[in-house]
Formats: sequence, structure tokens, C-alpha cells
Amino acid sequence: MGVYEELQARGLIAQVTNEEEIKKMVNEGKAVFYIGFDPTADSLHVGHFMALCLMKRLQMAGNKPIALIGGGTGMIGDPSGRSDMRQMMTNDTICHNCDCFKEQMSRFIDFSDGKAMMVNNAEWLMDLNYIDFLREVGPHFSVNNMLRAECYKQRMEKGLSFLEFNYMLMQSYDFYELFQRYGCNMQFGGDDQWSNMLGGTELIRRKLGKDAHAMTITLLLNSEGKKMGKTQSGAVWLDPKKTSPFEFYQYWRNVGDADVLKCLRMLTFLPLEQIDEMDRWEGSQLNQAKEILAYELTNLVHGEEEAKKAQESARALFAGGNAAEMPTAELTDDDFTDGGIDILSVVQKSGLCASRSEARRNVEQGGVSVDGETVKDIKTTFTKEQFSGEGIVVKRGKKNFRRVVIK
RNA sequence: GGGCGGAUUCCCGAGUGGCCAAAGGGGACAGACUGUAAAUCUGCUGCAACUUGCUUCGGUGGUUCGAAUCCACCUCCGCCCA
Repeated sequence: MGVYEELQARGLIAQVTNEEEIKKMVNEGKAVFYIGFDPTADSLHVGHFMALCLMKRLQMAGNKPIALIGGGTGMIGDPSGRSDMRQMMTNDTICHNCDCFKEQMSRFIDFSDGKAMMVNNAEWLMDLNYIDFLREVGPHFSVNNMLRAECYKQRMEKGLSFLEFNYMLMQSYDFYELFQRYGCNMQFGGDDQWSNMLGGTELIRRKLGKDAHAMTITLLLNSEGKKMGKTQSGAVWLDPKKTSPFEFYQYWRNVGDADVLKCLRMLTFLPLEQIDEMDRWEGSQLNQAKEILAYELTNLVHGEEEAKKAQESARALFAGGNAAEMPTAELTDDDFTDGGIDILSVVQKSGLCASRSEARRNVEQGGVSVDGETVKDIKTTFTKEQFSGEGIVVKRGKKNFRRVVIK
């Protein structure tokens, strides 16, 4: 089975420009492909992770990946899949984010010995001359067609600025540049990028009369059709400072039954036979599959040691006991009045609740417990001594734990 | 540039002078049931205090005893015309 077939079997391929040619090229390790990453934040997230995995898979099959950092395109902002305009970022922010991306990527992809490259499109986009660019690229794009493109369609209702409208040209120009500079003959990207990517192949064909290919990765959606990798507090980040390995593990441990197998196929490197085996599991047995998923992914992103720690903590915590590896919050002397502190303050200051009002609600509804004992009275207080040593374990709801100690 | 319409609490969306911290829905959160799942049911959803206070309805000023609601100016957005 070639890589292409494997990708297909894992459900990763959404659309391709020319299946036969791409299959051949990829299976024979002849593709020089790129995936673009716009520096919209200071860490990569799960969506990027899928792309990185794909890069790795293709790299292992002998193809050469180019990671393109969007230092230039980030200045514009991709309107695809958005209902409103992105906030414009300052130059400094973009540069900082680019650096963060670089560092995270080098942990997944082998950039040694020319096996992969990393380039920044700021290199050629920032110095473009407006008139020259318009004359060189502009004639090859039909506004009529652009307006029909899926990525702009949804924005036609809410409004689309000229700035964002140009994004497609920038991305197309990237492909064109990479094609010429490095012989890059294929582009990968999320399925929402399809029209932008076609812009690139089209530009190359028109300007150079050469063929280039594009292939999109299936977006990771849950059974409700929402993008995965998002929590109400934001994305699930790969940076352990933004999403701790434990939280990361828990995110995957908690995916819905309907989504486990899909995630295993698309995100892990486990052999397909093993995944097919799990596909036969039913009911509560799926919990094991979720554990495997969570472990595998945490392992890939944070390493074996962190994965083990997260798994052990999760097991211990949900089996009712305490675990060494648990988010810890520290209280200081200032938090105590007359040597005591009330439950609402504990819950709030430990970061389990945003406000005292919220803490009050949770306590009143029986959602807060301390060392396994439910606390129903909002007037319950604790002494400083109780936080010394191991401290106490405060729980809000079923899945939010925190060890609270005194500093 | 001209005409019209709009900006409400996380989102959608009511509210057009006091009875509004603001209907309804979604989402989130908590509880029950479970398998750390889904579905369902219940509660809850500005901040703080234990029934009272404080800060909110794009921004700034103004009218009024009193404004999310009225007036002026400004900012942003949509539609139509150029």
C-alpha cells in the first residue's frame, strides 16, 4: 500500500486536482510540496498538527516538504471560513508568532540534510511593488470567478474588505514563487483552502504553462459538524504553556463515541489494522479506545514522559483517588483573613471559577467538593494549616481539579 | 459622495422614557442518569453582597427627577445610487 492509499484509508484526503498524477508522484516520493501556516497566534494548534502529521507521513515516503510560514500573508488575513474580518496584527506580533511556529515545527519535522525546508513568504511578499504585482498577477484572475469561490461566498453577505479579497492572490503567488524557486509541485492545505489553492495552480499554468497540483486535507469535524480542537476557552494548543499536557490528554480522552475512530485514523500513526480492530468495539469498551487516542496524541505532541504522567493522573483522578500530577494553585498569606479563607475564595483564587458569583453558584448546586467531600455551604472556611504539605484537592464539576497549597 | 437601515449582555435576537441586569432561543456551566461518551430531565448564566448595592445595551456629550430607549456629533457595518 502506498502513502496515498494510506492517506485515503485514513480519511485524510478531501479533494485533489488530479488523482492519478498525484498518487503516482506521492507514492514514488517525487513530490515537493508545501503547506502554509499563517502566524495568527503564538502557538500551533490541533488543526496545524494534522497538517504536520501529513507532512511527516509524506516525508517518510520520500517526499520533500516545505513548511511555509505566512509572515507576509499574515499581514493580510485569510477570510476563508470566517464570518468576520480578522483583527489586524502588528508587525511585531507576526514576527514573534513566526518564531514560535518555527520552533514548534522543528520538533515534528526533520529539517536536517535538506529533507525539508522552512521558508517565510515575507521574503517575497513584503517587497512587492503594487503596480508591478498587479500587472504581473492581476490579469490572470477573474473577479467574477473569485466572487463565486466558496471561500468568499459566505462573506458576500456580511461584507468583505478589499484587503482580504486579495488574500487569494497572495497565496497563489506563494505557490508560483515556490514552484519557481524550489520546484515545489504540490500544495496541501485544509479543505477550506481549496479555492485559494486552485488559484495557485491556475496562476502557474497561465504564467508558466506548467502543471502543479493541489490536495486538501479533510477538516477534522466532530459528529455535530463542528471543528474539533476547540474548547470554549479557545483552541487546544500544542504549546504546553498554553494547554498543559494533562488538559491536552483530557481533551482527547473526552471526545464523543462517534468521533474516536475517526480521530485515531486521522491523527495517530497507529497501524490501520490495529485501528480497524478497535472499530469493532462497542459501548463502554470505547473508553479504552479514547484512552489510547489520548495517550498516542499526547505522546506525539509532548513526548512519552508527559503522556505517561497525564495518563496516570487521569486514571488516579477519575478512579476517585488523588494524583501527583495535577494542576496546582498556590495561595499566599494575603489570601487569608484571620488565618482563614472561605470556600468561595478558594475556588476562585485557585482558578477554578472566574468570579465569586460563579463559585457561589457551583457550590450551591453541589458542584464543588474538597478532598472528596461535597461542600454545600458557601460559608465553609478553611484554616491555613489545611493547605500546608500536600494541601487540599478542590474539585469543581466532574472534571476540573486543582490541588491547592500554600506558598 | 448621496439616500436608507443597523450596532443590545458569549452568540442569535426582543426591548423604543420608569415595572430592565434587560424576553426568548442557542451555547457554556452545575446536578441527576451514565462509560471521564451521547441523548434526556432539572438548575443556572454581569459583578459583589445573602434579598441590597454597583457596572453594562458601539463612542462622546446633552435633554430629563429618571435613558438601552429622546437629541447632537463621532466610529464601524449592511443595502441602494454614483
